[in-house]
Amino acid sequence: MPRTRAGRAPLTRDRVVAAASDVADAVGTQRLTMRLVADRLDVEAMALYRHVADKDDLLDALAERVLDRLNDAAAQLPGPAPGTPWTAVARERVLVAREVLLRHPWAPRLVHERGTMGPATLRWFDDLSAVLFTGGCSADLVHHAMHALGTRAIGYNAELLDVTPTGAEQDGEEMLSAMSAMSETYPAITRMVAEIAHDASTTLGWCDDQAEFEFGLDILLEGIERRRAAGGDGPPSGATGLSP
Amino acid sequence: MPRTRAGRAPLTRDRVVAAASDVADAVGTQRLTMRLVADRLDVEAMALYRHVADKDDLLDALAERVLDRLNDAAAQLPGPAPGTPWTAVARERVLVAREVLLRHPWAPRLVHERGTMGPATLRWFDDLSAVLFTGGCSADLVHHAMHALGTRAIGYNAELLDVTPTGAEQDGEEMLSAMSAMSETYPAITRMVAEIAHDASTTLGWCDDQAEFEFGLDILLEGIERRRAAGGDGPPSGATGLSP
DNA sequence: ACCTGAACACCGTTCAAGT
DNA sequence: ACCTGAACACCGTTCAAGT
Repeated sequence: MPRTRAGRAPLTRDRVVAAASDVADAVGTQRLTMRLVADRLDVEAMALYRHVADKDDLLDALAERVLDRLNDAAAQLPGPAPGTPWTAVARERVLVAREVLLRHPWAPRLVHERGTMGPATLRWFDDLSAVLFTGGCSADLVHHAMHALGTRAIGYNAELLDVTPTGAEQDGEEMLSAMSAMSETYPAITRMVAEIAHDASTTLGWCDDQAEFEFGLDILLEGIERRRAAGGDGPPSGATGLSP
Repeated sequence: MPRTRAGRAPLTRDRVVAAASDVADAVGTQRLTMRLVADRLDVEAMALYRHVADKDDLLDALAERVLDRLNDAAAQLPGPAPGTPWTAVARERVLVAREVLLRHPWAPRLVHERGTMGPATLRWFDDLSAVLFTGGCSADLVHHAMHALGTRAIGYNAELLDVTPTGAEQDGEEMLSAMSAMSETYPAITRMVAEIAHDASTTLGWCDDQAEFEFGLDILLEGIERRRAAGGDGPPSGATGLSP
């Protein structure tokens, strides 16, 4: 590992982002300062600008770094026993994501604020989409579910899947090769997009925010009413006093 | 209306908060600056500190102001036709709240960031709780529903109902009179708290975040699976291709 | 009583200069 | 090539001073 004359390891983008994560752990994302990040690296603030464009870029990178950790955690999950319903598999993935996010109290807010759609985020959504496809969900249903679960699981709120890879031109050739690269890396997302685009009659625009919101809301109301009718309460599956 | 020598209306906390709302509309909450708010009032920044403690206080007040607008909008809703199921009434309330919130693009994030539990927020939750009680939901179910719907409707994420009114002492007398005042102003919330406290056997701590999260998650998964089994998609109630 | 001017300790970011 | 010093245009906030 090369060293500068002063004996410090050389700065890299990764070390800068890691230092930012440490600073956020210590003082929160709100009070994170370029100067504080630099201090942790024994460097002047201006040195950071060689590795990140500006503070926004650094925070985006920090959000992606958190999503990387989610993917690491998901990868270490044991494969589900054969015959496990897809809902149980999806449930575990979301709960693991939440567990990792809560290790950094600042993480949910950061991911929510910056709706970045970087490789780590795409990976997470692709894996979860695959679970639903395997469970027999249609492309449309997977799409709606990603909105509803994505919001709940990782606080993700941006337009899902404005996924034209950065740098890809709009002219045909490049578009095609970009899409075929996408389909190898993110097969479930690609399938979802392709099937919905193919069957455009049921889609009222790509990611209609209002429709997605109502989808999630209606499911919640339906589930609450079902529990009321059953006379129960909720999580503790208690046998409480019936409703007045 | 009294005027200063310079002919301007005198500053009030309300005018300061209103100006902050205008500034936020123009440049967003992120770029809102004490100096910008002051400019809009033709005043120096330091004059604001006579009416708000600091910037944090101003942003809290701004969040409460938005919740006031939600309550105004809810108050103007026509009463539901007799026989309307509670789910439809609740649905409309949540959708109206969202509509108002979206009029100020910065509003959802602000309300989410500052989980204030001021009078306006309490009023909104009390009204929605009343709808569920009227629909026959148990206190426990109302509580869980407030968490699930509150998050979805207004991005509310703080501990619901750390509601000991500010300034109330812990000694018995004052506590009692504070609670009876609460019960007049917020009858549904008071009922919810009282019934849950009374029947403590089913409650595992007041506002167990993890349990509330799983409550909402399970309802979503259940609803998605139900739609898969029905072979449908979601919002457009379309008759698309069945799942693969 | 209410507002202002000047000042303080901080920001993010730039650019020429050092090594 | 990589980092630093000095500087710029901003912040939030204070406090004594004005009217």
